[in-house]
Amino acid sequence: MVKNTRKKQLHVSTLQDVARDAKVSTATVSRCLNSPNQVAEATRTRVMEAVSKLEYTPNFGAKAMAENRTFTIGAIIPTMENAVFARGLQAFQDTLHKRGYTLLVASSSYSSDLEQEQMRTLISRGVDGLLLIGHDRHASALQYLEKRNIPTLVTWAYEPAAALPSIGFDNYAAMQSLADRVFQLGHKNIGMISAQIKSNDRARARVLAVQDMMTNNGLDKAHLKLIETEYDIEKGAIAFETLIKNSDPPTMIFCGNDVLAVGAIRSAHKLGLNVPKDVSITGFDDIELAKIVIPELTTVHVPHQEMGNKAAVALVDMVENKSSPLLKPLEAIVKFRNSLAAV
Amino acid sequence: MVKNTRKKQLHVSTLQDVARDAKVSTATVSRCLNSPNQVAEATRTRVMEAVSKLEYTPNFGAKAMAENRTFTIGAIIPTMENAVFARGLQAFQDTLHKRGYTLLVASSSYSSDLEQEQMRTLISRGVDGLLLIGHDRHASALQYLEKRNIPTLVTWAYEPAAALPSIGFDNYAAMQSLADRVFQLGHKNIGMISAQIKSNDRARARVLAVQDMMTNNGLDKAHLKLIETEYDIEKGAIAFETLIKNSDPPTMIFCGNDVLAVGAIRSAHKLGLNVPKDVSITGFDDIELAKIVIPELTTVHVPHQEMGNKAAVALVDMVENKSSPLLKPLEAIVKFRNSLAAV
DNA sequence: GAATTAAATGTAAAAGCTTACATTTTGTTG
DNA sequence: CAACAAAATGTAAGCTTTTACATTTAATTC
Repeated sequence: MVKNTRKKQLHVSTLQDVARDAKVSTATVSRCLNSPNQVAEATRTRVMEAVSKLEYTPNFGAKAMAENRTFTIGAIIPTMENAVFARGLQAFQDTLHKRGYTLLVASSSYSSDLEQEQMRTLISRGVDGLLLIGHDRHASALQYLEKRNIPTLVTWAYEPAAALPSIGFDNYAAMQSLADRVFQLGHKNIGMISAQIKSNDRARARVLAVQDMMTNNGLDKAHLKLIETEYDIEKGAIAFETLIKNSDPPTMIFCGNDVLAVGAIRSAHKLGLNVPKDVSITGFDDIELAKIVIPELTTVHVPHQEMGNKAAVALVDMVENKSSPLLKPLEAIVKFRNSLAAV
Repeated sequence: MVKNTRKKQLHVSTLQDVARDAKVSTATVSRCLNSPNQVAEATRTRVMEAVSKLEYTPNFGAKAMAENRTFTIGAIIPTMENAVFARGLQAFQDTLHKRGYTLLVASSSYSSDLEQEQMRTLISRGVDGLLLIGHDRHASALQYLEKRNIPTLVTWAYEPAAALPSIGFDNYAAMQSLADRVFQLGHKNIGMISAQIKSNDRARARVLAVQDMMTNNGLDKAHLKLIETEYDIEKGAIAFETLIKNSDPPTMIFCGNDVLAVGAIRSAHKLGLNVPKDVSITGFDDIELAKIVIPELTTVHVPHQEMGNKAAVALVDMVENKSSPLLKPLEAIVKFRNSLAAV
């Protein structure tokens, strides 16, 4: 006979142990735990006593195998360095926890390749559902999700026509309403500091909204002075300096996010420029920084918390009911503060 | 014969399938995947072809059960709303990923009870190791960890005598060196805005350092004007206002973290007070805000990234080698900027 | 080329849970 | 109280891997 000699370091009690202690079968114990109303009161209390006496906790692997699910949800976000993602994730996790799910976190560093690798990792870790940011990814990634049949929800973007359902706001529309206002204020010479546009549909939509505003108002979008840079205050400052030292400096600079905008404002300060008198600056996200900086930043408020909560609800629903969520964009409203003024 | 009629929605291939396709036993396939050098070149390529042809991915639950481990690490942090935790967690996750582990995240909202519940959840999810913040928790929680034999590491604090090993900095010592400097600058009438002290050893250590500084310098620590409040800019502002409207307002206010400090500075601004001329303010953490606010904030720099990375390395080591990490505190250095001046 | 050793592969138990179906117990009704 | 239904419990298969040990195949030595 083949004998398995692997030694357990310490004994963790199993269903068997509980069953033996309570003098019932393992099936009854299992039922006590998973559908308690199917078992008689007296038996149930006896079993539950044994459970707590033996400090029984179901073995995760066994349960996962038997049920073919893990009550685990994966999320792949660009980075938690970005406060707005971190907070959205916090809300997502909170709601998940209320629904009895745990959160597996991975980060993509804004790279679709890394994202795809992380997708595989999380899926092989048995997640029941997956949360992704934005719609930008290889077709192969979508195919993979399709094949593995993993419920997947996109957030931080809203595009009803996309392959995956999304719970988020319309980056283009939000930036558009800000841009329209900027044009009304008379700005014609415009700069923009954006996050890297490659494999980042949110950043791209924001830039596009500005370009379209220009085109629609008879400006040549080729004249948009655009700089792409990394998510970092210092990088925003550097980009601002480059833009403003141009022979024909812009009177207004859109920033793709608040962190870049704050860098720009700080740089303006250092160069002795007054915001918004000498140059207007706007951001996107409405993180806490936006209200701290002087002047307070005109920016687009991203409903990260609402988004995180709703995403959790929707994704759990997809997992449990195999339903697709109803798609309705969240509102991302422009917060007009003091960093934007007429030209 | 009992027949299991549960229907699989879609067929995901198993070891069996691969074995059949490659005309070998399941054992050989398993070896190909887990210890490839034990199998002959020719067989291996044949098997690997079958693996990719069938898009085989090992079943997580089965693997977890057979190996009795999950390559998953759990982390329970107070909240990702706090940027400094989010960033530490990002670094932790990055390093974990490099080591082949995935991160399961839960949050405690600064409550030991919730933390304990989350501990149970994560452990029942089969984590191989656990990361916690700070040393403050019920003895029962420690017993539970002990009994389940889960390698656990504490971060964000450093206390070699504590029950659990920790990788972090000495909150008391860091605040002490700031406090000493404050005394040198002649401040005798001192206020402090702290995070809630209950079940938060970090906050407590920071307050204690200030109190001890007072005692050591002949001041009555009972005269420390202390307010506890929540982690929020606005709460910091309110606390500041309360302190400064005292009949005998402090000349200097310690804040337990940068967010509170920024609120205080903003409040000072609104009340027409000059920082640091009218009142000095200091923070703790050194988040980006600290350098943005005017005046720039004197604060303690917390090495969140280093801490996250080192914690990951140490915890993986604990899991894999059952070793206890060598304990050496990380440096948390005071950054003297412009919000602190002589009385 | 027989004997011996080493390498490659196969066999089947074991991990701990859920659940379909079978069996027993309890409760209800005429 | 027999007959039947409903409720409670039990039995054991099945989920997918890993791996100890057994067996077969290949390589080496004299």
